[in-house]
Amino acid sequence: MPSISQLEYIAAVDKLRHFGKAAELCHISQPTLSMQIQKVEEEIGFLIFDRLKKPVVPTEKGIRFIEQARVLLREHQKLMDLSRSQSAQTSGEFRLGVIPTVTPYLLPLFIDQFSKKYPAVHLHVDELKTSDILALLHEDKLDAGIMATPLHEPGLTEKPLCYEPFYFYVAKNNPLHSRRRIREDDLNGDEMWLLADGHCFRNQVVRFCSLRRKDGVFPNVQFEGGSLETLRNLIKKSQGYTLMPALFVNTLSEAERKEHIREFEQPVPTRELSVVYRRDQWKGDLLQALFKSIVSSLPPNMIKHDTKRQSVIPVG
Amino acid sequence: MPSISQLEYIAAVDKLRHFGKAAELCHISQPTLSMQIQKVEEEIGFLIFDRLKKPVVPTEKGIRFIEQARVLLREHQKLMDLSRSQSAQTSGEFRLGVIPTVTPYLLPLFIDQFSKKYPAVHLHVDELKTSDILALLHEDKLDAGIMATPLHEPGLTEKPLCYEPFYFYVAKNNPLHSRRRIREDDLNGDEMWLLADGHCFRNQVVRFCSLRRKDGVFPNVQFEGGSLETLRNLIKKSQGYTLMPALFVNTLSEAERKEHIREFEQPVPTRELSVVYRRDQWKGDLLQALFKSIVSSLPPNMIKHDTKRQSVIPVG
DNA sequence: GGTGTCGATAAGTAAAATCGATTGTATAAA
DNA sequence: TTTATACAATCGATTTTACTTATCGACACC
Repeated sequence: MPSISQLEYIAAVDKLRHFGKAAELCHISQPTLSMQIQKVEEEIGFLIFDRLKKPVVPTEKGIRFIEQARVLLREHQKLMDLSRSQSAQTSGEFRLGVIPTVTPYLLPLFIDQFSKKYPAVHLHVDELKTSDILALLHEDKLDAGIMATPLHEPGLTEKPLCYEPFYFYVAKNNPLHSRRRIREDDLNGDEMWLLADGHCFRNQVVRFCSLRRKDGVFPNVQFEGGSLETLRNLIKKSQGYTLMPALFVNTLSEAERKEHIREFEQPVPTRELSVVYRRDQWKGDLLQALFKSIVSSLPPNMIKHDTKRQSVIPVG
Repeated sequence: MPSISQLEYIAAVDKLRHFGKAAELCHISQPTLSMQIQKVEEEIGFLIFDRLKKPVVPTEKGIRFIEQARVLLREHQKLMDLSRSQSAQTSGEFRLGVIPTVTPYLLPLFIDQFSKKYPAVHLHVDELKTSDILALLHEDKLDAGIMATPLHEPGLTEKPLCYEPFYFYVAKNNPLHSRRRIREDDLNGDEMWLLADGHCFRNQVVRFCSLRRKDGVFPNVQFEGGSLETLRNLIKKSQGYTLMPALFVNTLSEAERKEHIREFEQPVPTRELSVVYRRDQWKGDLLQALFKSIVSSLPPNMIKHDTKRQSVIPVG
């Protein structure tokens, strides 16, 4: 049975009377278009186009076939229009809390397509620390939060969004700058920049390093930045290094990545990001729609967790 | 964009209000149906079914979606009905010559579906030797022939249908019976049964063996059968061996294959079968329709020619 | 607190569409 | 004739997608 796209290919050839140009119109290659049309012709048992004529013309039977194909394509278009207008009807207010090390890098990835797909939804995003999000969720002042997990918070459900590996961001004058890959025990707390207390990302970095050093205490730290941007600029202009999450690294230019970013050896330290919400708060389609929007906008390699190559750093 | 089959799955669930039963109706597994519907729901941005209700019911938006989906499916059905009636209109007389070692094994494979798909075509098949087919083609008393190729006959075009490997058919009491695979130089002309002169299959067998023996002459032969069936029964009841083409072997029971059939070592001797016709005789859709019917009814492994594993024996 | 029903998820496989490169073929020009 | 050229068909390889079996998890009913 001919598929929608095959019929579109046929309609395109009928319109342009040229296989190559029709292929271009359909954003496929000419061989693909040829083969798909041949397959239809095989199934239906007669030729739709007479290729000997220049330019190609539909056959007698082909004309009738194309006519009905056009009807079908119109109905298909109507179905898609209907779907778009229905999805636009999804409405309501949605209050979302996001932790500061995620907001600037995740939000731009999906707000655009989300606001187009669900124009009637009013999405209110707050940049908050994990502890604040949890409190507000319990008070029902937020519908959902995006944060590092697992938290095992009673009454709340976590739905994993993605697994975000950590990268190493290092100053040019640092000895580790010349290394291709970094190992956990290369790290020295005296040279490490950290976010201020209260950021879960700080805790994860500390935990990651102290675990390796076995003494459980993170030594003397020179400064504590308020955002990843601050750390980045500090290191660019002076010295030292820090850990950066993948979504941040994705926003850097190719040049800056070459200059400052190094990968960790396997297993790569990684954090789990989840949507967290009250169990009774699965607000109709809204949360689902949001969740799917976000997942589909993420870099594909971050969605699955590869236990062999990544080690998830606990939170808190 | 939702595909036709996805819409069928959705219509089925709407009809039966049950994913498992709907899957059965669509001849697919339940997980496949679930996943395909989820994919559509993701694309269109809202849920079509409320799975929490027992039994499942379409959502408010789902009802409208399904309504339009049904329209689309009806139009699709009309398109397929149209196609069937149009292909049934393909009409006319077609005279086809087929060589005797092919007719009994090829004809049953495609006449059934062909006569159903093209009820208005009158197909006249003649079993003839290669030389007769060629003569009649030139006289325009045949529209096409099926025979072993290549022939390089001036004025005629060959369109390869398939590549048919040869098998070894051997009596139980023969020493070669115990061998798993046969090599070309295992063959001994004194024990070989052959078709009577004039059959191109005989020529190919002779050529295959004499090529190996380098003297260019095929020695003393005891008997010459008129058909592959004759050779088969002679060998079953007495002794010796012969070569048999794959389409013949396909008709044998599993038991008889175990008992009498052996494969050749690579490269396996093979003949090319083609449809041959006068260049000016590409009679509208008819020859094409016939050609495609035959190809699609052949065992899939015979259609492609694998130069590494097969060696095509020349004709004549 | 089992137990059964039913849909979702996981992981692996098979089939299909697709692409870039090449080959054939019909027509026009030399 | 031969050569050029335009265009579709074919080839070989790759990626996507649909599909399968096996398993899980939520909910309802004893």
